[in-house]
Formats: sequence, C-alpha cells, structure tokens
Amino acid sequence: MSGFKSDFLRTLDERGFIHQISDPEGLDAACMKGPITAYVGYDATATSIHIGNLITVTMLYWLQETGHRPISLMGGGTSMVGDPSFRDDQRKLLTPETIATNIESIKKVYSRILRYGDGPTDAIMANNADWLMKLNYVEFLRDVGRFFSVNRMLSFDSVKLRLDREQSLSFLEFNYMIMQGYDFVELNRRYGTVLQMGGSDQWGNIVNGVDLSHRMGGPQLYALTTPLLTTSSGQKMGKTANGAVWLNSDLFSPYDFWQYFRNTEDADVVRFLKIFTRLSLSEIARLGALGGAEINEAKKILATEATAVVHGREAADAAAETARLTFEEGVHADDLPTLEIPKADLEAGVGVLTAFVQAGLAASNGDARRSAQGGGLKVNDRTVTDPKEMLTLESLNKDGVIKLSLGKKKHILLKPV
RNA sequence: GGGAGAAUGUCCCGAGUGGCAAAGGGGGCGGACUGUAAAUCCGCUGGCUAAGCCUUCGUAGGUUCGAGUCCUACUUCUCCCA
Repeated sequence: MSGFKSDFLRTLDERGFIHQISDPEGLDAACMKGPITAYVGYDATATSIHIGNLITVTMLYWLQETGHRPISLMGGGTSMVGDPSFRDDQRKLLTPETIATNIESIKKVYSRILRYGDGPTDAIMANNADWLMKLNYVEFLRDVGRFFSVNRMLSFDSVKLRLDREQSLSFLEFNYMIMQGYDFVELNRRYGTVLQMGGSDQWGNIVNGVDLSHRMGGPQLYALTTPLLTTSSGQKMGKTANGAVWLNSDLFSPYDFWQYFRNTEDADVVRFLKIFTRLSLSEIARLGALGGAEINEAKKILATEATAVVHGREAADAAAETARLTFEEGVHADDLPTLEIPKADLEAGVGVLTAFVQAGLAASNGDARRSAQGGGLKVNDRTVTDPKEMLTLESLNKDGVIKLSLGKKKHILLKPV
C-alpha cells in the first residue's frame, strides 16, 4: 500500500503509522487537492493521555506539518458512556466533574505538539460534550439511530469478543459506537472534517461514522488506523510496574519517560525512532545500522528526542544528563528523584526497610525485606545485608544525602530538612 | 417469572477430598550473564512490633474442634425456558 502521492500519507506510511485505510486512493487524492481536516478522539477517563495516545497525536502533528488541519477531540460526552471496544468488563461510570477535570489536565500536552489557533491549518480543540449532551433522545433515535443495524454492530470484533466471552454488554455501552459515529458526522458539518484516525482497536467505531455519513446523505469520509504498538517480545507498549507511561509529568516524570525509551529492546529501536521522534528517515537509517553495544547510542538519542517532544528540549537534556551521571559516571546526580525527610527522624534513626517504603521503592516492609534478601537494595551504593540496619545522620554521604537504590535502575535521594 | 451454572490471593488466568497463607501459569520485581537490550538460568511475588501474630477465597449468617470446601439467605454475572 505504498506509493502515496500526498506528503501526508507518504510520511505516515514511511514512518510506519498506517495499519488500515478505508479508501487509500480516495484519501490520497483528497489530500492532494487541498488542505483536509482530520481528527482523533481522546477519552477523558484519566487525568493524562498515555504513550499509546501519543502515536495518534503525532499523526496529527504530521498532518499539520504537511499542510492540513488537525482537530483534537476531547471525549467529554462519550466518556459519560465509556468505550466497550475490546474490553471484557464495564468501565466505572465517571462523574461529569471528573471528566471536566480530566479534560483540563489532558489538554496541556497537546499545545506542546500541535499549533492551535484560528488560521486555516491551525489546530482545533473540540469537545463532543458540546453536541452530545444536548441531544434529544427520541429525535436522535429517529435521525441517527435508524441508520444503525444492530445485526451489524454485533458482528464487530470489538463487541463480539465481549459477547463470546459471555460478558454482559450494557445498552449504555452499546451506544458508544453510535455516539462516536455521530461525532464524525457532526465534525464534518462543523469543520468539514473528512478523516478520522485512531488506534487499530477503533477501526469498527470509525468505519461506523463513515457509513453513517453515507446513509445520512453526507459526503465521503475516510478512516485511518495505526497498528497496535507492541514490543518485539510481544508486550503491549506503555506498561510499566507502576501502570501506564503517562505524558503528564506529574504522573510520570521526564526522567522516567527518558528511561522508558532508553530501555527499548534492540529490535524496536528503528520502529520507535520513526514513530516517536521527528528525526529524518536518513538519520534514523544511520542509527539503525549501529550494531552490538553501539546501538545504545541510538537508544539514548531515541530517549532524548522522544522526551523532548513531550516534555520539551530542556527537560529531555536534563534527563539525559542525570542518566549519564548515574549510569556512566557512577555518581549520583542532584536531580535524581528526591525525597525530603525530617532531620529529626534521622537523628532518631530510621529503619532501612521503612526508608525504602517511604521512598516508594517498596510496597511494604515485607516487600523491602524480600528485596533485601534477594540482594536488590542498596544504600549509598552498598548492598543492604541487615534488614534491621538503621539510617542515621552517619548515613549521609559527602553530599549530605542518602542514596537509596532498588536494583540497578531505580534510585531515590533522601535529603534531610 | 421458572430452571441451570459461576464468583478464589484487590494485576490477570486458574487448581482446590472439611486441616489452607491455599497447586500451577502469565505478568511484575530482584539476582547472575550482558550493553541500563533480548534470550537463558536462579530467587521473590498477603500484612505486622516476624521461630510468633493478624487478615484473605462475592456478602451476611449457620453447621463443625476446624469452612475456600457443607447448609441458608442475599448480591452480581452468564446460559436455557417464558
């Protein structure tokens, strides 16, 4: 499916963003004819979007870069219902207040990546609550509901999975795809939007919107999905011990974000460089040619570039420097995650295990104890052998802090105040 | 409305004759080997004031020296009949 003429599709294709397109030739032609408007919808189920969503935001970025207009759609209305696609349990219902808070928090990330404004290719921030919340039930059923075939909706994989597993699918959730389909039509009316993009799990929902437009006598719309990103060893991307890789820095620090990419598997480096950085394809090819231990250089660049996109260049460089000092120089860097602890506590003495729990490196004393038994705890780079050891003012190193380490990669500084 | 089944360690899947802190996976964490990679091997994967104590098997009661296991009611979910 290569050989696209438009800059937009060619770029997405070359960088590995394309999984399916509903009518590749038609869409390519539309992109050639002039600026198009395309959108991606985002759930407001958390206070931040995560790395999986970053892929689609990046598509919006390339859309804008190649001369088109992106819309980031906040799911203020659809989040009242919850997307059941490929899930085998019902989501918890969110309160309108939670949704509003989430949207405010989520919005911050976009302006770093997209350029918003009133110009012809400036991005638009929309919220489907603006039209969904006002709908009149019976009217909506007659105008829109009649175009949806339940038989067909039941045949979508996203729903079938749920039914096959004999999990219930409430009528509430069943309506999600109708709302999403309607969003597409509404965005077309308001902004002339002709393309909806999303993850591969959204294919069914997106195509529903394309169909709905047909049936309602509207224009031809297009669907484009990205592959579900997995690591080469088959793991879903973006999962860590503490949950998802969030983009908001209060949930997942730039340093952690940098580390996440630094630890990319060899086999994924090129793929991730194409998707998560803006480096040219020739530069990526050069980095991809590095073999053996040299590929670590490519991973550092990947980490820094990806972090710069989300958190800014300054934060990215700082994270890189912290990592360099910590891992390559073997000294502790000042901006490792730091926890302040009252000086009085140290004077009285703090149990090592407790200290690790307070630092968030262990879930409980028992957990810390087990890590110590496995040789995974270090205080100032010295392995903890006695779980009863006390940390006191004596434990402060020459820089006046105590460095706690879990394994080789997680470090926290305790700073007396 | 009637009938049949299901709910297990707060990550998931999943065994479980009345003696159970509860088999086995997956995932995760730690160790070894390396390159902050992958693969492989080893250990850990309820809580605590820790040779002991406390809390866990949908919820609440009951039988029993003793209940995840048996009984009753309830909740939720599935399937079949209406």
